[in-house]
Amino acid sequence: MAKWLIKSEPSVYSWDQLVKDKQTLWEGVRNYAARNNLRAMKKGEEAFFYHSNEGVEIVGIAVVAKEHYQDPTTDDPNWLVVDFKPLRKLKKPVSLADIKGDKRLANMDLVRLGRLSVQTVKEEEWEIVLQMAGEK
DNA sequence: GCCAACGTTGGC
DNA sequence: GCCAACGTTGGC
Repeated sequence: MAKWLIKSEPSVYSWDQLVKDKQTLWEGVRNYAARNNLRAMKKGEEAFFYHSNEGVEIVGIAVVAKEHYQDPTTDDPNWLVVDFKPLRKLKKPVSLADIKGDKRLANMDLVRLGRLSVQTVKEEEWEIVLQMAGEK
């Protein structure tokens, strides 16, 4: 099962908001690489929820609740959305500085392709981040 | 608020 | 189809 990472600015859509909403559609992706990742997501797969700009850390884990469908905010068939629901908050958030400080994570998309808003996470990277969060 | 990185656009 | 210019993202 693939692992993912999704980013959001807390001032636009925060983890707490997702918890409050129970479920949300991940809209507004206007980048082909990010779009391709959204399209590859399967129901039940897990994604790190990352706060950009403020916090700059992974705060929780979200689950794909509904696979991709046409973005209702545009008629352009190029763009699609995925529904997410919150799974759980990490015991301890993992900051970008923490990730950059670990040599094993130097190749993570978060470090290499900082601007990409929807990323894939390798299985071993997922495990390392969970350990850093005090989850294992 | 600055600036680096990167994606997209558009002229040729 | 190349590449310079421009816009946007996001860390610091």
